[in-house]
Amino acid sequence: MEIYFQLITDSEGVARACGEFASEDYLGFDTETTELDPFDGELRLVQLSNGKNTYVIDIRPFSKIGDLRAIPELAPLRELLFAERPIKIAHNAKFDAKWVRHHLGTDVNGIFDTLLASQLIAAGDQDRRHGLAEVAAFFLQTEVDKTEQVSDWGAPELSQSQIQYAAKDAAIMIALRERIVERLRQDQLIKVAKLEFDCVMPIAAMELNGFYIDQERWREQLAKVENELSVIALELQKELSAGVAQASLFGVAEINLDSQGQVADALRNLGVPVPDSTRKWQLEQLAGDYPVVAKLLEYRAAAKAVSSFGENILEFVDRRTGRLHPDFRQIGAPSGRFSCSRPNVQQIPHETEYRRCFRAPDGRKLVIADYSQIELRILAEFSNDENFINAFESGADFHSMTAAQVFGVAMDAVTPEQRSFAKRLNFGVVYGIGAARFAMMTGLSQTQAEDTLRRYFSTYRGLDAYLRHAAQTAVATRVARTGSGRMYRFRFDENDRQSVAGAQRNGKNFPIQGTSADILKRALCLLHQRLRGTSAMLVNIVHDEILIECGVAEAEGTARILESAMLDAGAEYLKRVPVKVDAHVSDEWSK
DNA sequence: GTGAAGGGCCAC
DNA sequence: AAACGTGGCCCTTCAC
Repeated sequence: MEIYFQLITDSEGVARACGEFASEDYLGFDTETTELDPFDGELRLVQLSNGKNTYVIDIRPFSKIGDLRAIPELAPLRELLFAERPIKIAHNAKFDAKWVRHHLGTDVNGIFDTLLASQLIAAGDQDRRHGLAEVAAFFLQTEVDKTEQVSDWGAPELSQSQIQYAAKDAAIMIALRERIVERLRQDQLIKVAKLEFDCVMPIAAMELNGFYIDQERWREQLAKVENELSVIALELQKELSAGVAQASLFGVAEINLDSQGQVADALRNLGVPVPDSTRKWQLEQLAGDYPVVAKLLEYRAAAKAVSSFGENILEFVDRRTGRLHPDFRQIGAPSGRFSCSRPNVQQIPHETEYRRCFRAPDGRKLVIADYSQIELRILAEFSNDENFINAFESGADFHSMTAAQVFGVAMDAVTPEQRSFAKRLNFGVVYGIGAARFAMMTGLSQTQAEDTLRRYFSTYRGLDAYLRHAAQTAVATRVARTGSGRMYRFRFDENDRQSVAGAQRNGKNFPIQGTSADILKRALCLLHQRLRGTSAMLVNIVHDEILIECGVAEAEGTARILESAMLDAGAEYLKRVPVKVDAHVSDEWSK
């Protein structure tokens, strides 16, 4: 493809390019940077293209004038990027948005992200890759040469080849979007695509904001657990070694306590009937009869805490900001849930000792809000089950309410055990639980479990019908959808009972989990709009929970904005069932 | 030495 | 695969 491009190095060029492009509907947009982390490197190039002309703006000359975020010479560029129109088409726009926000001091609005779109179209196909080269090959049957991607973008003079590569990546976006939009339309993914695109900037901002961790508190907690661990390890080592036959003159062979093989052998030598695996739930059954097993569980918990929630988390604290800046993958799961890594701040243990380490810096506050029972409310809405909906409308304790309905007793006569059954049933039903598993987790016999499940589903006939229908539809159409239209394509072998059963469970779970993700994403978008111009900043999201950090004076107001954004988002997807959000202001993540 | 696979376990 | 869904991270084991 022949492309026409111009390198721009001065303010007249910026004004001319941005002036010319301001009236376009769509622009290809890309950046080249000297590093991957915006806190490390330099934003070298910003490329804009209408498909015919491409402007490659060298940012370096402007950094000599003054602060890139303030100099008037770049105002036209900032305005173009900030405007909702033209739409900026980028591949993995989060990357470019972070660099622009950090270095040019403006949000990028009006985003079309070809990576997210490609993921939506792939609809859960894990084999598909979504790099620009793969996406261009898939939608345009065009080869994109990415060799210059890792070239030296810090060189004083960029080569003609580098500039051409930079221009091409932006230019290709126009055609790519056209083809992708066709597919999004065919697959009825326009609404969910818009939802995803509107989340890019909030997430980019959140990653730049970072999440504050009190390193001192964390180390104190770590020291405590490390102490515990060394004591338990010693005791456990001694107890396990007692059963080892091959004691030698030099003492007993050390057992690697982290090796499930060695531990299982040692336990068997002690006469413990260890089943095929040494997983927690299996060991828990044995812990009552065998103190050594209880000790092993203690060891496992402490070892996990030290290895997964120890010093390694602190290694991710940025030396310049003093905060964690995790990577959030916007479509981390096919259901639309986020995933998070380096570090994963979505899996911090719920215990106060850990959560309290994530606090507001001095002079600030955390505003924390989460959806109450959002997945069950979605299930109630989708199934249109009168009893289930009534339970929510009554506003009473939901699990007690279902216990009362399922066991046919008055609300105030529900025993703690009945409530516990109802609670586990309510959670399990979202995942498509079966009687065997329910029996296992409650200690009921298979028949009792079957009986309880039957009673549950005859109380909630609508729920039963909906879940059956969802499972059937998944198998018959091989497609499931969420409230926003997000799609999952099932790939199963109809002759393989296991894989059919898997599709049935996913058919039940995907729309629920996915709609929950839809609602959270909608809330993020509303929130970003409503918090603009305040000191409040998004710092973490955990599936049904949003954390914001802000100034003390703004905390109460922020809490109200957060709560209403989440409620409004929920109400867009749930028409019959009330949405409930619990919001509070706190110094720490823990209440 | 390095990487993949699998067990195990944290979150929602 | 505990016949309950979605992730990421740590560890050992095993193959190259």
